[in-house]
Amino acid sequence: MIVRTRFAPSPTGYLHIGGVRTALFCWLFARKHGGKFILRIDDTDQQRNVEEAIAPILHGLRWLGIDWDEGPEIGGDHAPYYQSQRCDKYQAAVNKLLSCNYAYRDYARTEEIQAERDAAVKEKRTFTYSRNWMAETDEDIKRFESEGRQCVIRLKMPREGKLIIDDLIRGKITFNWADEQDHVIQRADGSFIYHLANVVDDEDYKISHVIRAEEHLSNTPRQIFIIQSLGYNLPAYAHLPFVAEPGSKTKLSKRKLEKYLKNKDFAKLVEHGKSIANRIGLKTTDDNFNPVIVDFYEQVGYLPEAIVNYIALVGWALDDKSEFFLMNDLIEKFSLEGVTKGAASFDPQKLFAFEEKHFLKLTIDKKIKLCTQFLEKAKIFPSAYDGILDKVIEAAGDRIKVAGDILNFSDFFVSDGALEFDEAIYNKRIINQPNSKILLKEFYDLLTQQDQFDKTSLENLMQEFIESKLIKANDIIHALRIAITGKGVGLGMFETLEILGKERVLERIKKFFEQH
RNA sequence: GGCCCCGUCGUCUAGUGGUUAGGACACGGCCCUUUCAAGGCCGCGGCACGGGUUCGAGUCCCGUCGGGGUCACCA
Repeated sequence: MIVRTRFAPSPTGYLHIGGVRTALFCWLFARKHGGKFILRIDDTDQQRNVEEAIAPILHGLRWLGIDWDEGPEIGGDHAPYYQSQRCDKYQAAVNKLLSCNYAYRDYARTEEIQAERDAAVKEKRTFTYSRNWMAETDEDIKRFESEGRQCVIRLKMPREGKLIIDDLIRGKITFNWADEQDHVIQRADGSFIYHLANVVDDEDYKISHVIRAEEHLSNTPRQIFIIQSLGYNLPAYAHLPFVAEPGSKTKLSKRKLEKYLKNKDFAKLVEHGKSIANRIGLKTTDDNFNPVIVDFYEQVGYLPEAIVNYIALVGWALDDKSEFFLMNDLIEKFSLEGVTKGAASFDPQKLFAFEEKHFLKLTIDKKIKLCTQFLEKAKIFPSAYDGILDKVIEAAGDRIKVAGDILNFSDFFVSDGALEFDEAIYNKRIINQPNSKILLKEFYDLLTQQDQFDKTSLENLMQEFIESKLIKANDIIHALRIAITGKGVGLGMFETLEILGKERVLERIKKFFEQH
């Protein structure tokens, strides 16, 4: 069998983290089995600009390295890949269903159906439509229409027997046909409902494995009914557990940002992102800046491979020890057997840990490239300070976990009189340490005479200084750090001095004394 | 409420009848230390509950409880 999987987002304007997880699993399964991965746009009820709304979705998938063999922008043998352009096929399917008596015209008014539904709820039983307004003959149609009624097309579902779905992840699942409803497949305005379109497309595209989130499990029976009625091939099903909220089992949702912000770890992720966003002049609204949306990560400089690695592990595991995976490892190792059944909650801390690991593995050239992009977005141009960016990155080591973190070290790339000083730390280390300025001045004098400006020589110089003054390194280093970086935290002191170089260090200390 | 799914440390998970229940993230402590990171070492912490089956159950069966999904002329 040729494996063909598909991911079918609706044009919402953003790529949900749970959505990519589904896309990734579909993609991995196809790649692993040498099959095809198809992207289809579920825009049966198009009320907005579809192209505009799918752009972020396509972009996000590409950013993560999830490419499609057929679909929007690239076409394919089964084009078009937009449901809105396939109505003739859906109409043909509906006609066939109607002619075989697997579907019927229904003239019930919304209130009439609702009344029956309410009654069922009240009696605590499964709702079953009376079919009182089902039109089976031309006379029925004439009669209902003379009453000013409009019709929808409903499935004529079986009312007895069982359906057993063999799910690749969950095993056998039994449904009673009697619990199913006569679902609408074509609306009064002639447009088609997802379930019908979905089944027709899957058949047309020759989808072999329907891999989708668990929320679709309960509407699988009606889809199978359509498949069987139309004589289509039954695809294999695999219902994935969904990605849940941090610390909960409820489905993760874009709209609950405010709630998630109460989670300390989630809030931290957002805060960290915002600090980067602010420095690159990115406006952060809840709509565009939300860790539930994949775009968030690209904006602040996360690595796509880290995101992929993390989400692959939300609901899938290879064994009891492997956790670090690159895309190619995943293709090789992925299997539906490794997919777990229970909902897996989104863990911001673990995601961040993967980012850290992946960033650390990057070559210096790659880091330079990524960090440069963020400096430039912040209107900082490292090229003005020739050759120090690589030294800063090297010295920063694990301190840079996300490309945007380079902005924590932007003080290396501003002119020597333009440092911003952290007031709190200034008060703590300078104002409250009266001796610090005197010591700093003395050390400054020593530096002016220091020719060897490498970190080892400087460390020796410092050592001699503190021994001669009978002080501790603490007594001078903090003041020195503030004078030359404006901050209380940063790289190793002597590395900082070496990278800045004698001229800039002296200039900065001089300016510091002038300004303070 | 009906139907369906799920239930191992806080979180992600390994586990397919015999394990001192393993790992990762997080957390706590110690070491290192000029700040912040990182690193090293140690530690905390779990089979939802109750019945069976079995010599033996996290693992199989039943029930209970808990969580979730779904019940649209949304996808």
